[in-house]
Amino acid sequence: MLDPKRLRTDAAAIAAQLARRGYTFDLAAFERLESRRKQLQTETEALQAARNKASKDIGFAKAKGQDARPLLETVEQSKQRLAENELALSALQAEFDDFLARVPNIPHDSVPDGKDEQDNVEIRRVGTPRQFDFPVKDHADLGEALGQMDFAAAAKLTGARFVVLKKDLARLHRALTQFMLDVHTREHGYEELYVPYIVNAASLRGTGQLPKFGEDLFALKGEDGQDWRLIPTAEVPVTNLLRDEILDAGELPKKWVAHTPCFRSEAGAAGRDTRGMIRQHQFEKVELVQAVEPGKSYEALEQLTAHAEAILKKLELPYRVVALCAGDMGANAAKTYDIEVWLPSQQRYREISSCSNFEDFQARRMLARYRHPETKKTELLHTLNGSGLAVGRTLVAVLENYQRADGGWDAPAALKPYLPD
RNA sequence: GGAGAGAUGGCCGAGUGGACGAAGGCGCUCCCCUGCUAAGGGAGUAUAGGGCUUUAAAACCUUAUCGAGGGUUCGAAUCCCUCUCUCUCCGCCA
Repeated sequence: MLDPKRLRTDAAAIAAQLARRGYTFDLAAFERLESRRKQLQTETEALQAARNKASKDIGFAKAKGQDARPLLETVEQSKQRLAENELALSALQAEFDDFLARVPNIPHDSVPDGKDEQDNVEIRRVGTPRQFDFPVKDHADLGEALGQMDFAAAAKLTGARFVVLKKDLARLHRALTQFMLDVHTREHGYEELYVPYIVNAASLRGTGQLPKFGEDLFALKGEDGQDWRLIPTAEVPVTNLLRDEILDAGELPKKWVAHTPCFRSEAGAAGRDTRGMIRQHQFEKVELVQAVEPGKSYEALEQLTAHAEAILKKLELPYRVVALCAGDMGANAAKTYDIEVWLPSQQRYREISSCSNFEDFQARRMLARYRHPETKKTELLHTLNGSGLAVGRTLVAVLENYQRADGGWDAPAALKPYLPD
């Protein structure tokens, strides 16, 4: 959520910045809402103040044994109008909140211009794709030939976009998870968390999956009126730990890592990546989340991205880092780096991590604050997150990049301790 | 699943219709005193909005918030209803 105060004083400039992501800020609608809000709120609060004053006076009068009847009558008269005002105001506020909740974040100045994927800017390339002296197979062919990756079985159990892994591939999946968690906790200073995989609507609003992206989520058929969803990413339960909290400056930066499954309905992705494990309804991810002081979030974004990259470096998988252009970024992000791993079967780099700085956009919505040590005032935190990494896609990358002519695969050296013979 | 108790500020805890954003204590901050990390004295100490002013803030005025939502009332932390969560006992269980 953007700062309503800034929006009021600087709407035109903000609209211009939002235009960079192809978003048209409805200035007229905003100003109409805002002027009605101001008028209605001022009026309502004046009525409330008058009522509160009168009620106190009634109390005084009664305590002194005076006749409170005249006061009662005057209060009675404005009662109806106050009730109408309050009703109108809360309706307007709801409208205003909904409007505001749909406005995306302002792209940082360093974010490249552009309207889609084509305009993203490659920042660096690490590692060299291996030259194969035999025809490469993709991970699905390799896995199925080994009898350890079974899409048909998963389709029987559930449906499309699920997988059953067996034997060494199931173990590789587990080993990758363990490896990632160990690196981030031991070498990068993250605190490991175990969190719920089901969250309520308030949490989804906090991180911005609602109201806009509800169709991507799996909803649970709960009891009466309960609105529970499966998490699409650990970002939701982890970042929401900060909701309605005021941290001490000494607790910062907060650095959390959590391994969770992620559930996405992939609405609108029909026909895309239907083959293999690239795009599933259920996948696992090791997620990095940070909460930092406002002045330090861009430094933190570089670090967090480097932490995710470290996994690929250790696994010796070729990758590149891409700065998303304004038009390709998610609505909550002020700046995003995608990390893309080389997939020999596709002869291209594919996203394996997405690292974003949300600045105070999420923090404002969820009231995630810290106390400034000098001013003693509360200030909004900056939040960041990134995959470190998507486990399923990492497995795909290992399988494809380390494949042998005989259809088997070699384990990356860094993984050997996790895959004893 | 059954029975009962409860939810108040950073923490403990008082408050069953009016001067309560909330006693008291602890903690914390600042000041004073004190010749030595102890003790004492004083002051301050919730959050989020809005108005006004402003470069911005502070100050000032004001609204809302005592688990959440609704209701009764001129007035609700206090009364009523619904929900959520916590605790105790019983049952069941990975």
